[in-house]
Amino acid sequence: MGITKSEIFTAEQNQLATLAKTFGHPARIAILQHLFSIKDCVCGDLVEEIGLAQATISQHLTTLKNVGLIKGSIAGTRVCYCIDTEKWTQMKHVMNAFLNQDVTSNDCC
Amino acid sequence: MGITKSEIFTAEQNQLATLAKTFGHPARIAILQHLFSIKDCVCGDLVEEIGLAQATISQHLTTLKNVGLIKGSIAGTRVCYCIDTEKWTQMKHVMNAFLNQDVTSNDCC
DNA sequence: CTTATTAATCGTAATATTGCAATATTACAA
DNA sequence: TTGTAATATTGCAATATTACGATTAATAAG
Repeated sequence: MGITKSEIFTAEQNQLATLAKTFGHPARIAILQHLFSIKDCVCGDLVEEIGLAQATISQHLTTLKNVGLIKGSIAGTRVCYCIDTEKWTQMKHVMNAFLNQDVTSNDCC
Repeated sequence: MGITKSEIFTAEQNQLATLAKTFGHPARIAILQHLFSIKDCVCGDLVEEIGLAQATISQHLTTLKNVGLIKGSIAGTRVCYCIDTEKWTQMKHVMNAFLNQDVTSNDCC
């Protein structure tokens, strides 16, 4: 039905899924990589940088802002965005705890 | 339009997004966690374990199999699934390279 | 004040995802 | 062979996501 049955899963499982879903689009990956690479704010040149329409970029920025991974500040006509380093570190711990699980097994399959 | 413009992004960006998208549903997180916790194959009890219909679980298993994170083997009427440890390790490196980037910045926002 | 610039929001179209019932398939057992 | 059990596939309905043009809101520039 397109609707996820979040209520049958744990808070941890839903949190992991939500975070992962945020990274589940190449445009959002590209935006984050750009923010990392310039080690500074991005004020407005994301549209040409990524190559999607302004409205689409704005939508992806909102998605990233909603999970808290980036924050923005108004600077005149422009809006500047950067990584929320504190939130990023928190997120990293949650993801790493899941990804770096001990993978040793009986290798039965 | 619901269709991602993959062609304007790098292979790395698309790979990261595809991997992340796989983790972007709590049912798939739950399946993987279960496989980790028993450190063995799961042969058939996932439907009651997770709480979704058989058809739905099968669909999520197919998704996980398609990215290669799990592998299955037929055992009579049953199908046994387990983590593909080699693929998991590969995936982990790709994700970690992205997640563990140096987050220091000018903190301008 | 008027105009230009920038970004958010709205509306809409197209595609994707989720979930399940029904059905098909496969393997085993009697 | 026939019946049963387990899983996959199909078909469909409902919701979500992606993308973009048009509009709006806010500020800056003249």
